[in-house]
Amino acid sequence: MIRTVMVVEDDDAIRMVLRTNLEDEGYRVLEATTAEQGLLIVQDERPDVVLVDLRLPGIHGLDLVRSLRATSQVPIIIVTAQTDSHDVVAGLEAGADDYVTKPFVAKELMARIRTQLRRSAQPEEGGEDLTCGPIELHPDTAEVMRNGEQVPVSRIEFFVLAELIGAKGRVLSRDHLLRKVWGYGNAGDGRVVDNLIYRLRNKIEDDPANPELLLTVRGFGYRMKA
Amino acid sequence: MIRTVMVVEDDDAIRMVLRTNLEDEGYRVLEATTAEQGLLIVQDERPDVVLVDLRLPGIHGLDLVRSLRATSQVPIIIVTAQTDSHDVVAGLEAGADDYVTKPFVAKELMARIRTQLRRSAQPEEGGEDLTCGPIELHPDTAEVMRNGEQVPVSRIEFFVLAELIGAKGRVLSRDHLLRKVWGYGNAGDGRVVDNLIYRLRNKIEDDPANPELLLTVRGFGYRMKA
DNA sequence: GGGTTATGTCGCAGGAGTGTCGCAGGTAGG
DNA sequence: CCTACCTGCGACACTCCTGCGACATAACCC
Repeated sequence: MIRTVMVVEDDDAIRMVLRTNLEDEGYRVLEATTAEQGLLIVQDERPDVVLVDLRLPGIHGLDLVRSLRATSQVPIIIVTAQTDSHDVVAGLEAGADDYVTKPFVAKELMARIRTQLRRSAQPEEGGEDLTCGPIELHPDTAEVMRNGEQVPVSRIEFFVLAELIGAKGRVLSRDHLLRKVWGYGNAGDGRVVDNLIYRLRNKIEDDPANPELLLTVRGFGYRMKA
Repeated sequence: MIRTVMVVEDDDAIRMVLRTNLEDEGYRVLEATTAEQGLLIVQDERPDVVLVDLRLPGIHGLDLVRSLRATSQVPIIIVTAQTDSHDVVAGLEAGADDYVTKPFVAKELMARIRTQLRRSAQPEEGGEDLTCGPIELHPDTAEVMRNGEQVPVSRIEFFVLAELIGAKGRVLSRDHLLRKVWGYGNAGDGRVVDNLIYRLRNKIEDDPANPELLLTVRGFGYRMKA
């Protein structure tokens, strides 16, 4: 079943990134740049999830949340700049179900959307098996195990690893990872990925200089051992 | 995967802007200034999307749309001045998939292109069998196998091989390979291709001096054994 | 056979792609 | 306020790729 996600966000760049990521995940995407427009479209289209930016021109996102909640059970996720964090509490009280702060990790947002969808509907095909050789990922606890022992990894490291393992051995380009995990269009600097891979290897490989799990495919990107 | 966008537009300035934007997005770009030229190139190169200006010298863009649609499923996006807006309806009826009006916002156009690509991306040519005798290509992992053993090939070598095997035994000219793989217009010298073929043969042939898989067709180019 | 063109062969030098590591600003948590 | 960690960035080293040129060889034409 195709799920629909509504994005209410006035920043073109961010909306674009969200759209791309959401469509990559197989969602239908609706967009609005103002609260008024958003409200209309929600009533008209009945999306399965709504993402709301708090900083909107005109009516504040907070009021949009209230209006939505007054008429609908649709799950609402607030997307907000850190500086608005004091509004988040108000947002949740107004009826939002979750929130993420900008700059957000795209993968994480996708996960939260899935969570909301799961809660509001019948069981999706859920937690796939994120395992690769001695490495084991637990999405619920954000923990990485290696031969049964816990390996401390950071947030971004976790999502990169999840993306790679989820790809089941396929090569993922730096650009792909940037968009999927960091949420960049393609901006900035590709070496960020290399660096992160280097750090990941130091944590999960026996001999990081001769990786056996997290492999380089020169000219293409990285992939996990099949 | 590198996608190819064809631009049929006679205005040099606009074409330049489009090319720059498209290349920034990672697309390979083909250009034509007339409908006739466009039709030929489309048939030869099989781009993934075609942008068509309605106001073309000679044959009208509308006719180009019809001709294209008659022979191909390629997504067509009409790029048109506002004053042509009455033609847009005709364009869509003629088989175009979308349109943007000049002056357009480059970002929007890019988004529309992505949408079209996504929609046409279903047949997933990655699934197609890239095999030729003992040689086997795995697009997922960017690996080449020979009799089940992995052969290390570079990025360009991989794409050339993929192009040749995809051609299923048909001859491909040096020029064709240059444009398809290297992305050159037609520039410079074909010996680059010869060199690459030589190197490929050393990797995949039993006796590189007497090739049995990657054959020379003197005066035309190269082809794989059927 | 001789001349001419097309292709094969191979080494080289510059450059692109990647690994490695330290630094500094930022963030979270105490 | 302090500390530890995360994270992006830049610098350097190193490997491998790749375009090029030069010559050798093979195919073609007369």
